[in-house]
Order: sequence, then C-alpha cells, then structure tokens
Amino acid sequence: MLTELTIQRSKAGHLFPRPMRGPLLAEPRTSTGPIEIAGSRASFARNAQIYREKEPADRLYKVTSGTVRTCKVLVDGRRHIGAFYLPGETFGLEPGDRHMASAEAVIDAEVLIVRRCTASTFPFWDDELTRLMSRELQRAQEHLLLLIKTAPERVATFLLEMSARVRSGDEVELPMSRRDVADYLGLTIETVSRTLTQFENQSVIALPTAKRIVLRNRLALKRLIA
Amino acid sequence: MLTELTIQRSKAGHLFPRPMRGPLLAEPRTSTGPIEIAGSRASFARNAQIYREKEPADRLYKVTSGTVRTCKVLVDGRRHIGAFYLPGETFGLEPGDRHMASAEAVIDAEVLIVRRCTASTFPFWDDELTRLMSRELQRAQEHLLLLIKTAPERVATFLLEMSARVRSGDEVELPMSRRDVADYLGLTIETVSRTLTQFENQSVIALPTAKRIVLRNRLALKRLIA
DNA sequence: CGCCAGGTTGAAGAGAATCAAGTGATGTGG
DNA sequence: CCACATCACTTGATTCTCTTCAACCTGGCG
Repeated sequence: MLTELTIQRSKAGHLFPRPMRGPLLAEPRTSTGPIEIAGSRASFARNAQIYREKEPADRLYKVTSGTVRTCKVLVDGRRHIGAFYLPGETFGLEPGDRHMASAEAVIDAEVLIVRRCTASTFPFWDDELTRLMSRELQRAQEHLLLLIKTAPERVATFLLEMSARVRSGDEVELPMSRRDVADYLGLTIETVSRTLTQFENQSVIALPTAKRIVLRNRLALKRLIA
Repeated sequence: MLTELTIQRSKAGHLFPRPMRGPLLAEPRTSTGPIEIAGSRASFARNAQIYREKEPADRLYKVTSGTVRTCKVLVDGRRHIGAFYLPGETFGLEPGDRHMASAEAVIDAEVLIVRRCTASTFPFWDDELTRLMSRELQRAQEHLLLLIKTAPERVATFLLEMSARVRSGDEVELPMSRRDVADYLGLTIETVSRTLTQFENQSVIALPTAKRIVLRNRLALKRLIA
C-alpha cells in the first residue's frame, strides 16, 4: 500500500490534505478477493466542483459519502446532467484523456481519489477499468432510452431507479434538487414538480417532504415505464 | 492468420459461407502497424437482421460496405436507433454478454465477423476492445446531448455529423430512410421532413432528391447546434 | 399505366415549456 | 425568539413546439 492522503474541504470548497486510507473498488472480486488501492480522500461542499470539463482525466473518484453529479452546460445556458453517483460508485473515467463533463457535489460529499497511472501497477486493474467503462456505457444507453419517453415515464423511471439504488424499502430520500432531477431527465423543474404531484394525487407516491418520496404503488410506476 | 470464411446472403437474408479474408480493425496502430485478424464475411439484404436483442454478444462486426443500424423496439411499438455504422466502423461490442439492441442492414451491407474469443490470442486485442468501448461511450454521450435539443438543432447536428463521417464535400447521400433518421433523433418522420424543407426554404440546404442533401450553409447549421 | 412505399404537406390537438404568482422551508440578524 | 430575507418548490395561465391524423405527392417498378 502506498502513502495516502485525505483532503478536507474548507467553507468554499478548498482542499486540506490529511492522512487517510481506503479501498477504491466496491465489489470484492471472487477470484482474488477485494482490491484495495492507495488513494487520497477529499471532501466537497454542496455544489463544489470536483473537476471541470476539459481538464485532464487522470484520476478516478469513488464516492464514500454524499452524492455527485456529472454535468455539461450548453452555450445557451441549458444544463445536462449525465449521471448521479451514490456512495460506493466510481466516476471520472472518460473515453478520452479529458473530462467530457464537470463533476460537482450534489450535497456535501466525500470521495476517494486514485491516479489512473498509480493503479496500473496493480494486477486486474485493466479489468476493473473495462468494467467501469462498461457500466458507464450501459448507464448512458439506458439514459438514452429515458430521453425518448414522455414526462411521466421519465419521472417514473427515475423514481424506480433511485429506489433500486438506495434500496431502503419504499421510502426514497432524494439527495438532489428538482433542478437536478429536471436536468437529468431533460425536463423543466415545473414539469417534474407537476408530474410528482400528479403521481401523489393518483396515490402512486406520497411526498411527506419535497425530497422524501414514498412509493405507494410500484406496479403503477412500472406500468408507466412501458 | 486463421482459416476464414465468407458468407453471402440469399434473397431472404440467409447466409452461405464462402472463403474470404479481411482486416477487422480500421485504424493502423502506429506502434505495431495495422492489425488483421481472421474473420468471416457476410452480406445482408436491406432490413435483414444481423443479430437480435438479447442474443449472446460473442462476435464483433466491421462494416465493409453498406450501412448498419442498431435499434431497440419498445413495448408500445416505438423504435429507437442507437447508432448508424458506416463502412470501416465496428459494432456489436456490448457492455454485457448479451446484445442490448438488434442490428439490421439499413441498405444491402457486407460485414466482417470476428469471434471475440478468437481474437484474444492476438496481442493488443484488449487495447482494441477498450478503444471500441470508449468510442461507443463517447457516441452515446453525444447522442444524449442531441436528445435534449430542439428539432432543428437535432436535424442540424445529424446533417453535420453525417457530412463529417462520409466526408464527400458538401453533398451527403443518406443511406437511411426518414423513419430511420426520425427514430435516431427521437422525432417523428413528419417533423424531420418539415425541418428539412424549412432548411431548404432558408437556403441552408438543398434537396435534389429525398436522400441527397447538399449543405449550402454549414455556418447556419453550426449556429443552430448551440 | 397504375400501383405502392416513401416522402411531403396541411390542420388540429396534446404535451411540455414558459411566464408569472404564490407557498413553504430554511437561515440570519436584530 | 421572532421578523425578515432567501431559496426551493408548487401551482396557474398561456404559449409554443412537436405530434397526430389525414390527404396528397412522387418516383420506382411490375
């Protein structure tokens, strides 16, 4: 194991190193056991940028707490969110050598950072990179299918996806704002909000608070997905 | 080089083997020169299926002539085209071990087929797979951005993309139908058609025939893309 | 010549965006 | 501890884009 550093945020998202260690990879590989690779830890305040578009993509990031979004801002101000990353998920791997999107903390988040080159000395590393790339591709392809659907279908898909990812029964605590959801689904915040209240009126969901959503009728949501 | 077979189509798209050889990979790799890997050739009639969704994804396909589309049909009959593949481009690589979409010949097409496992005996093969996967991911991410745009923006993006890929000056011969274009862009054929005539009326393009498109004002198209 | 698939055009309608106002939660300073 | 400011979300009215439904071209091809 190599030297490790942890980085903590200041108020404005500045980074302060402090010693730490942690595993990069989430899934134990049956053949070899879990892989742990030296890295540094960093904390980011809500909305702090983790990296910017077009910066060299020489690091990988694993969320240890909080939530991260990757997003692209178009010239006319529209914003597109490519993905949300929850604890245990890894982001930052790009098809090229530069980041295609920026990454930001949706809520206060901690990430483990590993240099891509550092890791190349470990066996099975290439396998892991391929696995991550595959997952990104699959995610992107599912996202594509999402964007050709109607608003209720998109929202239903999103709710079921989030529910499956946080797996906490029928109650989902969304870490992200309506704006984030809207930019992920390719809708406006008004449409997202209206669709949610519509679901609530149909008793498909309950909304104890804006970000807490109870799935009361999963079947109805699944029927929507088509 | 291993034994090679070529397969030709019958009227209904059936396959008849015949000896042949050809390179799988398009790009010469500077360090080692072009890689050529044994494979079989096959021809497919217009609209013939090359593989179906959920079939094992154990082969790679390189288009040698014609055009191929990958598509998914949703339960309600809507169809989504994930990508078009032109001569020289490789398709069939999936994030999992099953095809996520089916592949069909847009027009009569010839493809070179290589078994994924066959190829593992060649050096640099893993690199090549990674490169292909990267390209797919990039393609998917650009497609995502497309789908959050307006109809004119999508059509303009599509025209410029096709023009760049066939690089035959300002004249583009589209191999695919309006339906294919529409299903790729997430629009209806009527909207695609209307948008094209609108471009024509603005002298941005000319339409000598339905499938032949002359880009008269690339700048106007680029301005649209935002 | 006439058929037929693919493409275009028109009119009407639906769905989401936009514009605008209101409500509710959160946080801050007096 | 409360008043107020701010931000996030919701709701309503209107507009606009794209879809839908329908009719009509057009170009190959028997």
